[in-house]
Amino acid sequence: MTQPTQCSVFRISQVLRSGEPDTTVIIRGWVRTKREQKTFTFIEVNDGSSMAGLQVVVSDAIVGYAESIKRINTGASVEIEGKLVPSPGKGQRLEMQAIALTVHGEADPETYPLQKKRHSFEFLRDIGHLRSRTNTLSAVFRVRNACAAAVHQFFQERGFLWVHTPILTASDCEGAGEMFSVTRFDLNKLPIKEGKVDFSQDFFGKPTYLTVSGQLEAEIMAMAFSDVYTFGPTFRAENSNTSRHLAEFWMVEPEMAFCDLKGDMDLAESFLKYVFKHVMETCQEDMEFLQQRIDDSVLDTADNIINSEFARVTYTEAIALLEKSNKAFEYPIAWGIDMQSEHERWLAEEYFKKPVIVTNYPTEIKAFYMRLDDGGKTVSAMDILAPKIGEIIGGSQREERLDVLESRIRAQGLDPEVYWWYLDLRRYGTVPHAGFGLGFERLVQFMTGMANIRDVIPFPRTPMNVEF
RNA sequence: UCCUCAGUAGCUCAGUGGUAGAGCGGUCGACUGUUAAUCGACUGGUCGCAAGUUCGAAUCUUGCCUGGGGAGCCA
Repeated sequence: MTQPTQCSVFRISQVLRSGEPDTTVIIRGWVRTKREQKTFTFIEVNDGSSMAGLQVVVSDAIVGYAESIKRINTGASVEIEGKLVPSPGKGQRLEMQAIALTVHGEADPETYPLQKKRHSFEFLRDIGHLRSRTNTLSAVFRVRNACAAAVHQFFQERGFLWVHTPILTASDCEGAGEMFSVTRFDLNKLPIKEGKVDFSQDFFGKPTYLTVSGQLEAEIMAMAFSDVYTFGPTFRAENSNTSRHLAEFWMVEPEMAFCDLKGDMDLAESFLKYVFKHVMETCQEDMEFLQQRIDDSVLDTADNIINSEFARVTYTEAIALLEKSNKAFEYPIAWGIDMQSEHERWLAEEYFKKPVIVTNYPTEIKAFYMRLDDGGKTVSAMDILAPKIGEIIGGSQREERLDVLESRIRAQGLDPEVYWWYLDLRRYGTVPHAGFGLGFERLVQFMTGMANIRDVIPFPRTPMNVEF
């Protein structure tokens, strides 16, 4: 505690960690439980700074006791000045003896939806404005915060430049998915010209969308700053109804000039190790709670990521392993297929039992910008497959040769004109370069063991859901 | 978008053609350095919506809506 002799405001995590008996402090937060006794009342106050709350003992000797206690119920907001004392009860080192108590806002127990017991995540999604006050969601969001901090720390330590790629875009980046349109048109009065919507009258003069990836712009910046990364929201208008998809999600996309596929894989692996390590160091209490209440493999998973080397196989080797597995897959195995969830899960969960990096995929099933391998049958792509959640990272060495890139754009039925600036990067000072994309929510999901991706982002956007 | 399961009290669920139930919550009381406190009483319903079958529907049929799980698409 920095100011033990002065009465001042502290976060509850500070009080619990380093509070000293006989000091007087002020805490502020929301009441989790109230237990009335004959001549005093226990209340547990949580301010979001930690899993544990502070137990406050309110004696009936304090001014306005009866009225205050009546107004204090689960969910009420309070500010309490009190003296820290060693706790005679079990479960906490310190507790607070209240001296003065202010109730900022009541929470009518007849209508407040959060009870002291466990709720289903489905129900909590219906009260998205209140669910962050629960143990599990607050633990998840603290872990999410730690992950975000670790992302920046990892790249900043390595001299990467954080680039803010645009959210509004006119390019559709390899057709990575259905895009949300952005317009200033009144949709009930669309200007029509020759039977089609006349986008020349719209804000940007052409069809515009929410970005699905910052990769192409990241490549632009990598051609000036060598190592860059993006970390921001991306959007997919896919009608995906799964526990692993969101319409709005955050992506981390590093892009490195003078880098090949091996460098890309090495960076991705050390990146994941770094983030897991950081979370284990800074959110120990939250991770232990998640281990206990959500998924009892969370700590093993983290240990596994941090301490073991990821498996690495080529696509061709992976297909051979699947063929030899003698497992009855729903989708048949053959060289050239786009691996299905069941195949990826078998590799990561049953065969390797840890993350596995699969490289050099068939050219036909990958995007045009991935670098063609010698022979042309495969490209220098890599996916990292994690147990339970599948693909967590997808990356590649980019095609830096102008002629090859142009022919690949044409081969996929795309118009090179549209990519004029992307091609210019190969005309002027092209270099081998590589990068990857990571779905941030999937990382948090993997880390926390949460079954549904909607519960690792504060305000999930999914088909038919934009409340809150 | 497809397959599948579900929707009944504030929450979690039981009820499968004949008077709408339990636990938890909430309220009141008792008891108690408690910590998902405990004990007792009380409280609580448009059975997702609409139509149909039937003497009678929470229950059977059809359509729609919403949610879960799986698949596809992908990160």
